[in-house]
Amino acid sequence: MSASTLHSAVLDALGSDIVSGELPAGSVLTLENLQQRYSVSRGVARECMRILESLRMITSQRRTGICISPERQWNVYDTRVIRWRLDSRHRAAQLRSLTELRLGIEPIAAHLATLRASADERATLRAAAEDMRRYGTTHRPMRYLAADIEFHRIILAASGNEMYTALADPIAEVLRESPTHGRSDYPVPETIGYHEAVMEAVCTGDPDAAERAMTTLLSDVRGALRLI
Amino acid sequence: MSASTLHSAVLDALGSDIVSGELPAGSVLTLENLQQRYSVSRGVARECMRILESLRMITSQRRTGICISPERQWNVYDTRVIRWRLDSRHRAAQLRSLTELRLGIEPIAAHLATLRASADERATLRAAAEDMRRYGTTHRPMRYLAADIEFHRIILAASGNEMYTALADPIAEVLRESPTHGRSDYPVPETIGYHEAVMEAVCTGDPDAAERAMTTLLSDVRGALRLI
DNA sequence: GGAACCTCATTGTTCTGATCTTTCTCGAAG
DNA sequence: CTTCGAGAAAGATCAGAACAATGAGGTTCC
Repeated sequence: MSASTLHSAVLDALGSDIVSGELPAGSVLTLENLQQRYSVSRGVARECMRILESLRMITSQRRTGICISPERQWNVYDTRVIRWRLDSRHRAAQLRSLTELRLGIEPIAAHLATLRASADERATLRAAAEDMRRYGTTHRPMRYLAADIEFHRIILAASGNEMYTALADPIAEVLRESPTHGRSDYPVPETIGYHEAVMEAVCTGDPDAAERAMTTLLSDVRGALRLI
Repeated sequence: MSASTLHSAVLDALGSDIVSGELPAGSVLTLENLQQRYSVSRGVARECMRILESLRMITSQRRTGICISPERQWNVYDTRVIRWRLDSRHRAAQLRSLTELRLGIEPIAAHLATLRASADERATLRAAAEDMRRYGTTHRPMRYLAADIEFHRIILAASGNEMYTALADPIAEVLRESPTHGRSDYPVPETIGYHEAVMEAVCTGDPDAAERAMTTLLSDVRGALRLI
């Protein structure tokens, strides 16, 4: 992990330990504890503690010390928490959570994007769809994936809702994951057409069609829900 | 505002100033600046700075100082950011964003809840729906609202997806807001039936029906999308 | 004249040691 | 057994110092 500063390295180590379960909920530490564990000064230990507290992963109390909070309280939308979970044995669970989030988010994002996308965003969306067809039919999976990620990022950004837009990075992570699960026929041929349908609806200005097309696009993901 | 500790008071003041636009994106501060502005020591100023950095509301660089980041980079899922926005002139925008989020989230949450709710959660959901009818028909709006909030909280919790569950608090905030917009016939009579339909589908175990019922329940909210 | 290089002031980063405040524990008094 | 007070533990805050990166501005060399 990157560590331009000392505190970010300690934070990363500590966060990973908590997420991995090495420091389970209910564990109690002290600042002095952290200082020795990572050989840092009180100030650095305190800054890490404060950040984890701000992520609601720990609570700090006088006389008691630093207590690891149960997972249910964590700020699971923070990029670091997501990153730590993706880098731990909870990777599959985190990807599942994000996938379920996509199911709800992306159709409405497409709807909103249809209402609010700028001309520039519509053009970029069309370009991304064209790239998907180009690289999908010529079997260049990495470029196809990049176009796919770009496509979904634009939809989310064009939704005009900052809470939708903020999900672009973790959703990109999910997309990056899917090809590795080894479908032999990646990309699935119909997928390209579905993306084009979404793009056409957004460009035409038919929000309900865009929403329906996005739902269709996600239907295979949806089909897996029951199996979990 | 609450301020059990000094740093939380400073953090709150600073966060509010940034969200309100009093410190616009691009503004540059220094640590010494913060120390004097709030009459606190270096350590406290640093802890606040670190937390705001962790919310991606500021960046800290040597020689440059502390720079306010553009809104698009903020961690808009953090409860403090949401709180600051709700307490600022962006209140309406924040409520709109959350409402749009509900449109996507809640139908799938209902779907998932149908698949995953515990017997206890189903019973509590039924109780909440019954409370809604009881207090809705006897015109006790505060109790009706409490039951409504409880209803949606259970659906989100029962989804078994921590990212859905984490949205319970802000969504409760949206629900608390709606009656104040002064519908004379609050609660809307049909609403109770829609909630019951969701509850029945969840208890019966029909995920698609639950999803459809929740979508219907949100249809009036959806209708307002075009108007924005 | 311009581009590469050097110097230095500025500002965050880290460390240290001390003091204050809260809060739990334990023992003594009633 | 209950109540209350003294003490200890741990975080909270402050102050001062040394360190390190980095950008601005001047200098030197084509």
